[in-house]
Amino acid sequence: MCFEYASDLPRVGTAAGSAEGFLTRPTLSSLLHRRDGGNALDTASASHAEAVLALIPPEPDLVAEALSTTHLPEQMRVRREKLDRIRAKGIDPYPVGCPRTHTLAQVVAESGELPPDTTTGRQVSVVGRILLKRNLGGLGFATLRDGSGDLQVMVDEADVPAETFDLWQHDIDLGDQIGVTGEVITTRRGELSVRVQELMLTSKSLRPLPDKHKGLTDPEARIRNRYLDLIVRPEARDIAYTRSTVVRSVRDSLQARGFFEVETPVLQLIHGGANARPFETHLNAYDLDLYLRIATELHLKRLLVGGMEKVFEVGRQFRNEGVDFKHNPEFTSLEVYETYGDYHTMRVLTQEIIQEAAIAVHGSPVALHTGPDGKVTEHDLSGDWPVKSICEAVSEKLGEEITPDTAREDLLRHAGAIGLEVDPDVHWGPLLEEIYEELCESRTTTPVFYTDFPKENSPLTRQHRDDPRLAEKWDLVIFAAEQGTAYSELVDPVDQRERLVSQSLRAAAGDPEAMQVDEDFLRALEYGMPPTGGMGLGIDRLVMNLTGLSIRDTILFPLVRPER
RNA sequence: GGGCCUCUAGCUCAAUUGGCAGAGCAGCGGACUUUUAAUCCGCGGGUUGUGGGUUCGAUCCCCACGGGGCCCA
Repeated sequence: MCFEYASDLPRVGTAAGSAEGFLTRPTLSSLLHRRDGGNALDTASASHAEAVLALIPPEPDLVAEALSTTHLPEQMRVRREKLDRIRAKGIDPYPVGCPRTHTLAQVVAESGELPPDTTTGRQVSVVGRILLKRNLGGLGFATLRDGSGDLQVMVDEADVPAETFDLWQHDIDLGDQIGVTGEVITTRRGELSVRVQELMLTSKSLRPLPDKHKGLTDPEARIRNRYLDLIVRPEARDIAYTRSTVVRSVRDSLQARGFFEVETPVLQLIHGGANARPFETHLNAYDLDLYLRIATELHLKRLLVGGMEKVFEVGRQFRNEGVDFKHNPEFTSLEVYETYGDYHTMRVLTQEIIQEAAIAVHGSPVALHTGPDGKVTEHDLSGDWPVKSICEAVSEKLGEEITPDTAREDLLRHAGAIGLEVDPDVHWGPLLEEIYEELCESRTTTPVFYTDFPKENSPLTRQHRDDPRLAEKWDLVIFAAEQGTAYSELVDPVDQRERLVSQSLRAAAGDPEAMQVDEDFLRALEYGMPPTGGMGLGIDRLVMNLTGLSIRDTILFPLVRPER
């Protein structure tokens, strides 16, 4: 229960008690008939009660207040008045439907190139929103937009009943949804148009559209009013469709290779599958605290134990961490598992999935990237992408050989030399990863697979077949950011238990990102999980990397702080 | 978390040194039968993000808070 001031507390309490049915409001008659041992004062008389009642202001009609237009900006008041006027004429401003034979793009496509002043004799019924309106006496033009594109309609006073023309001139505004039936023609200037014979208002807009040339420029306004952004900025729709294309392509790529899409729980008892801070929630029915998932990994692995050999999930993950232009608290990931695969097979698969998504979006395997100067550049994604172990990659950048045998103290010296401020007690593995992030990840543009990370930081990864200090893991880096990661999965249940317990000790010591011991998951592993390759890939980041857009553009409704 | 910038009409933006808060689009009324951001004439529209302070006077200067953006960590 929320209340603004402590002084509100009695009122809040009374209201709550009343709402819950604990308090009943005394009625007038119950008050009048309350005789306390005949000691009622004169003021209990009916006439006095009436006089008192008359002083109490009537309860405001909340519904009427909500519908009142007096507080609205002028342009909204005008439109509400038009709405009343339209209804008074017997026209329903929100009819149940409207005939439609063509989308606007279909009309354009079917018409082809026509010379000016053509009459085609083709009748169409189209619908759309009015974006621009130009009236010239008895002749009016409007630019209509539907989901497929734009088309001009022309209303000639001579072609329509007087009431229709009056409606068109005075009651139909920019932003209104209309439907028209008429002949496809071209104007004297050669513009393809529908010459209106019948006109129908299909949904009255009660708010004005943004500036018809500039639309919304404020990035915040675009996000908070995404529907407006979508109406006035075709590019905003293109982005939404592009994202859809990427997701469909990813699914198609996997399904074509025999993978099955599955869905696993978002609400989880145990926090695991990745190192990230989770959201916490509560199930009332069992009085149970739950987490929103941060990864799908542990449930998908249960499916592998169960014998489902090639599975993937595209789904929303939730991480209770920073929010900025690269991070949204909820994001979409892909996780893929293939039994008897390993991190090499996952690497080939990942490269193909991304190349196919790029082709689906751009027609060729390229990625777009927006530089700090705002310039968009195209980058080739074709062929096999470089594969480098992180020791090799770091060695190259340092000009000095680094191997798993390199002493921690030497790494510390290198870290200092490149200006990294690190905890002097940091372990070898995390230290190497920090140097790698600084020197390699942040300087990578076109895709590189960095492989063979220190084992320490990868509690769900099989140790390297050639070196027990390393893990069979790669990170795919594109434009200085991690696009995906994959492992030869750890299937040894005893080793896995050891690593999860040590994770849980970190959690107990206060690390909010460390995993908990998932007994049910370990039990599944103890039945024997086949050797498996697994991969995770950020869908939002993939859309960003292919299009050069920010995360706030690629997610339709990124989280924004509430306004006040 | 730190620094810088920003918030003015429905939208996009102005406002000189602190001196009557303006324009374009949108809106309303009018003219106009081939426009393309139509054009022309006229009219209305403001809690300058919120709260304080300085001042005769604050959109402007100062402080705090809130939203957003950019850079850094």
